[in-house]
This record gives sequence, C-alpha cells and structure tokens, in this order.
Amino acid sequence: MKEPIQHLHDSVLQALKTLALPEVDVRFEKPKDPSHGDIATNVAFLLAKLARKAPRDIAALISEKLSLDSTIISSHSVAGAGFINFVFAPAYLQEVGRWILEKGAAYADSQDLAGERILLEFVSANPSGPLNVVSARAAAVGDSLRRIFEARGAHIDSEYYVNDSGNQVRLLGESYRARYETELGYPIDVPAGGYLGRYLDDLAIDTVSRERSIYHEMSPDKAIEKLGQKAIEIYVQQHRTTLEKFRVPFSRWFRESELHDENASQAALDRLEKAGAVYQEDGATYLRTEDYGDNKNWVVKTSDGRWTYFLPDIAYHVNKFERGYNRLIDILGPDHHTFPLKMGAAMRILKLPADKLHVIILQQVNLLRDGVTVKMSKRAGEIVEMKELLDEVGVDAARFFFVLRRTTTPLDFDIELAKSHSEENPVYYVQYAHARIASIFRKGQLEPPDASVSLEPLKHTEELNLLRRLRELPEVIEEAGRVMDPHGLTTWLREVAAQFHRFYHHCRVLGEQPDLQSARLALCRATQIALARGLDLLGVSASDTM
RNA sequence: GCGCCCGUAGCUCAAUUGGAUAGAGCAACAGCCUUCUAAGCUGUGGGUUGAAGGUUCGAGUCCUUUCGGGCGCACCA
Repeated sequence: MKEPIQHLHDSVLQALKTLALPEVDVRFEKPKDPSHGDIATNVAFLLAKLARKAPRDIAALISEKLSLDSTIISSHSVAGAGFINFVFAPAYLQEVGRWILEKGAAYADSQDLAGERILLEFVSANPSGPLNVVSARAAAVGDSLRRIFEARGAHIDSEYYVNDSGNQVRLLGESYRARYETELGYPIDVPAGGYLGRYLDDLAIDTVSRERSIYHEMSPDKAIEKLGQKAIEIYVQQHRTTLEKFRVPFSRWFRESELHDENASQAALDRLEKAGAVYQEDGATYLRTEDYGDNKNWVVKTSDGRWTYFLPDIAYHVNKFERGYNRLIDILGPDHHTFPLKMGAAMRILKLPADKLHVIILQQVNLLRDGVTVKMSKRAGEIVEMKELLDEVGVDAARFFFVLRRTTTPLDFDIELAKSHSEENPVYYVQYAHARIASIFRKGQLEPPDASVSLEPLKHTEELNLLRRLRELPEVIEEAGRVMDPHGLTTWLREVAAQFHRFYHHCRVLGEQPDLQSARLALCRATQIALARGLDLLGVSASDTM
C-alpha cells in the first residue's frame, strides 16, 4: 500500500535540496484540529534558526517546491506560524479501505518487532486466597499487551510466577490445619498473622468430608506441609480457571520451588558476593543497590539465615534472561514501586541488561457501586473477588473497563456502570457499532463484499473521515506497544464507533445506487473488521447482535 | 520525614517523541424514529490545564519550587 509519510518525507527532503537548505530531521504529525489537515510538518521551525528567516517564509518556500503525488495528497498549505499541512486524497483513503478488505483482521499487524523474544510476567498473585480486583486489572492489561506485541511480530510468552515456598506457605498450611482440626472437633487457633478468609473455612469443611482424618493422624509438621501444598494447588487451579474465563491464558506457570530445586537463589547470592556487592550488618546480608542508583540498600538474607523474597526474585529474573528472552516486562501492583530500582540495580551488578527489564507499576482499583466506594471488606460480603466481579459484569465489560485508563492512573471501576446497557457505557457503544453493521448485511440479505469492489464512489465527508480513522489502527498498536499501555486502543475504538454512527446517520447504505451501495457496504465491512480487531486486541468480543 | 503515582469543563476522562483556537462522554438545555438496530444522531452553553517561576520560536506535556489527593515505607511476600 502507498505510504504517505514516506512519500512526504522524500518530497520535503527533495525540496530542501532544491532550495539549498540544510538537511534536518523532518517529522510528521497529526494535527490536533482536523481542519488543519491530515498530516503536518514543523520542518520550517527547525530551519528558522539555521536559515535566519521567519518560519512562515521558509514554509512558503518549501511548500512551493513540493512535488506531490496527487493520488496520495490532494492539497497542502502553509498555516499558523509556519506549519505545512497536507490533506489525504480520496483515492488514497479508498485504497486504505481496499487494503483492509484484502488483508482482513491482520491489516494493522506488522513485523516491526520480529526477532524480539519477550517475557511478560503479570498477576503472579500469591496462591493463598482468591484473586481480587487488582489482579483482574493486571490480567486485563497484561493479556492485552501480549496480544498487542504479538500483532507487532514479537515472540511473546506470558508467565505467572507462583509463590509456592517460603514462610507464607507454611503459614497457609498452619492456618488450613487449624481450620481443619477445628472442623474435626479438635479446636486449634489460627496462628498470629495467619490467613483468616472464609474461603479457608470452606476448604477445611470440604477436606474433612472427603479425606476424613488423614491429616490429623500425621505429625503436625507433616500435616502443615501437606496441607500448605494442597491449598496452593487448589488456589493455583482456581486462579487458572478464573483467568481462562477472563480469556487470559498463560504460557507458563512458573513455580518458585523450581528455583530452589536448582539452588538458584544460592547461586545468585554467590554471584552477587563475587561481584563485591554484598556486606554484613547486624548479622544480616545486604545488597549494595545504593551504588547502582537505588536510594537504600536491601537485605537479601536475614540475621537468622533465611532469604528475603528479594533473593529468589533476583534468581527468577536471572533465570528469565538465561532462557533467552531479550526483553522482560513485569506488571506489579502499586505497593511494589521500589522494585524497579532495586531489581535494576541487582541486574546491573550481575552484568545483565537492566535496560531490557521494564516494570509497569499498575495503580490501584477503586471499586464503586453507583458512585459509592465499595469497601474492600470480605466480611461485609461485598464483591472483592475477581470471579464474582466477572459473574456480575461479564468478561467483555470487565476487560474493557480495566484498560480504560492509563496504567499509571488509579482506576475507578463502577460495577453498575459496567453492567448498564446505557449510553454511558463505552463497551456497548463500540459493540453496538459492530452489531449495526452486521444488521445491515442481515437486512439486505447480502454477503460481505471483498476487496474487488470499487470504493471510488466514496466521496462523502463522513465516509472519508471513517476511512481516516480506520487508517490509524497500525499507529495505535505501535504506540500502545511503545508506551506499554493498551488504553490508547479504547480511545481509538470509541472514535471509530462514533465516526461510524455519524456515517450511519448521514449516509444510507441499502437502497442507494448499486455502485454506491456496494462501496458503502465495503466501507461497512472494513469498519467491522477494524472494530473486531481492535476489540480482540483487548480480549473483548464483537457480536453481531445486541 | 522519605519514596512512587495523580491533579485538565459541574462529573469521568482524551490530547502520539513539546506544536496551531486544549477535545470527547455524562449531566443541563433544544431538536431528530411510516426509511439499514434511537444502546444512535444533530445543535447550544460550559476552561487562568491546582499555583508560582524557568527553559523554548512554541509548554497540559520538560525543569525547579509550592499546594492538594492517593498509595507505600519490614531482617514480610
């Protein structure tokens, strides 16, 4: 397909040459105000100083010398203080439509990240209870990013790190055993700091009815270990089921215990020591992350000889690099904001490419119901579990809402709004546009057109504006990957939907002259493809009826 | 006290590496269904981008200070 930016770039450089102006880094951007055109360049501003002339005069000179392909650019002009604005030719926009029909859903895909091997880690919630809504946001963002990177040609794996060893597993086993023994009729208190959730009660009841007293007959230590592992397996399975329902599959569920089997944490510690980056203080072992840009040093081994979570984490990230990934992305909750600095420091100490580790700190989720904050209290019986949230609002609405804001911004999730089938709900607004298109084909009893249809009759402003929007998807995907945030897709989807609804009201499809009807049907089909693809990148379905 | 994030219309939010007159939706008001789904469309009003400096031809965007809000500050994970 014709590439306007490349064409414009070449033309401007040629004009600079003709005018004996110095070559500069010519950039193009989309003007904020559509009345300024489709593409603009600020090249005159860059040259103003060098050429000692007013930007506007330089722009006029360049503009005059431009030789442009009229099937791509229909007009150009100098505006403002020195911008040169360009307007796409209808022929080019029609070509965009034809391109979409020819390529189908993959029209916006690229290979610009071909060769990249990315490991994306997200959710990684401790398997000590059900998934909550913060994990749900991480799941939506992470899986959308996975789809986006795939569309750009990268090889990307998603991974869930299962914390199946260490203190909290022991504590989980103890809490579980206490419930179990109590249920059996030998009351034991849950240990201090233990897990109190009701879900553990249910688990204990279930265990008694299925396995009777077998854990009672073991030694307490053995029972604690067995029950701890059992609880973890149950929760891991539960998380997997919930996430699959959320359309979030993982390439791998990586167990922390795998690292311990290979003695990876000790190996990492040895390497850190060898690098001269650790020291002892008050019996504890510290890592000198401060020397590598962090603002404090962190303990990797406590004075009673246990590793802190930081050390296995380091070993885990070493392991990721060793598996051949050249880019790591971690999505973590807001309470982990110290992680990027300290893990970055650890990677640098180990001479690993710290700049290839990208950490997304996802801000919190405020759950609302009709504008009122839902207390995150399990006792109150309010929704806090991801599973319940999905049951109440549905997968489509949940996935869309969780990526509606930038990852750096706290997210208000209004349950009633997500459920409402009203004009306020952006999910339905977008899905409605898709369904309306399907309805046109149903009503006309027509098969969707293919790329052989002539789009030349498309001249109406609303038709061309719709094609302009469809053209943007590759850039939107590229941008989402670059900033590692899917939220830009939601903005684009809403704009495409809005433009389609506008087109729908201004331009009739069925019953027009045959050539125009065919062209408009083709435009509808292209829009449908684009909407479905955009939604699919967010894991949201596009149905033919509402 | 230290660290991270945020502050844009009454409300919820956009604004791509700094670009032109800061845009949508909701809410308010006025219109559009015998014609492809009104879950839609058209129009009107609404702003000192928290504040003050600085850099720049140009700042919502970058820097400094400051005010306000959220979260986190363990030899827990």
